Amino acid sequence: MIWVRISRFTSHSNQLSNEFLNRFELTIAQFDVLMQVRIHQPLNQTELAEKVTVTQGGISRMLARLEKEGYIVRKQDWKTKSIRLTPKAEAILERAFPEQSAFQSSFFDEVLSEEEQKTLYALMTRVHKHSLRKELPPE
Amino acid sequence: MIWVRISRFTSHSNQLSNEFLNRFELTIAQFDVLMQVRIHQPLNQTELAEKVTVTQGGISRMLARLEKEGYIVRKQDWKTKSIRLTPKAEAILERAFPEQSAFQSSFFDEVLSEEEQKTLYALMTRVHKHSLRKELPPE
DNA sequence: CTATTTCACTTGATTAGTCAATTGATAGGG
DNA sequence: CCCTATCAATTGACTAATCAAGTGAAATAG
Repeated sequence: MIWVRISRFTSHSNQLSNEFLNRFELTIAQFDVLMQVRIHQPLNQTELAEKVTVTQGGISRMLARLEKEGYIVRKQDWKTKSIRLTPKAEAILERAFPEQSAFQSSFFDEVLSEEEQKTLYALMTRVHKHSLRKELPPE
Repeated sequence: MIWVRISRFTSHSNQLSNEFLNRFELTIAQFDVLMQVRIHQPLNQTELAEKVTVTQGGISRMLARLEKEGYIVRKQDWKTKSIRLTPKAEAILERAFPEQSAFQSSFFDEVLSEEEQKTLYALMTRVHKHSLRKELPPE
């Protein structure tokens, strides 16, 4: 019951974020990846995949698209590929980041008090961390 | 910050649910659709699309797959198509539903008290309902 | 009674992801 | 010096979704 609520909310708010990011010609998945690169660059694909919770294969395809669009460059660096933003992506993120941040927070601060937001964050953190340790039940 | 937590949790728990439902040869998306059909059958595609928060096109493809696998039947019924479960799907859901329910709840009740779960549900409900009314900010 | 609108559904092109098999390069062991 | 294990990344086959254009049937207007 909680689970369904959370997942319907996530799917709906992803749709809204996609619509919103449209004005920067980005999708939410691309924005997410670019932000992680911005924070941690230079980094390799394996590290990035972990940060955005996607498989190696998934990140490989995503980066191929982002490279084709000129948002990132991949340089074979010893045995891994090191990823960096292009100036084009830096410029877009500089405008998009504060706006997308504000949009995301508005989902919560338009309807919950500061106190309630803290509670929600704390509860979700516990649930999330627990899920990372979780094993599948036996057959 | 809250938003990222929630969406990372959703993506991780979806992955676990997919792994879990593997034993019934279902994905989480298929399970979700089949459950909505089970609860509301017979219904048409537009109604179903709304219930699972997917577009018309999305539900059309999903049902095509489910029909090919023999889980549902679509009967042209006047101008709409009415959807029903096959006995095969009924049988699978009878086993899968309680197990998947328990698995989903375990994400929360292994780590939160009854009281905390109520709080989380109430907060998420408010946030979700608010998001449904939400408009995009002006450009 | 045809002509247009409307509604339900489908489909082509694209994004985003999974898994599993494969490629490519480096590091060591024999 | 070659052979193999290992690690990073890619790729083929697939599921799942979106948007926008297209189809087909029924409803309504002229």
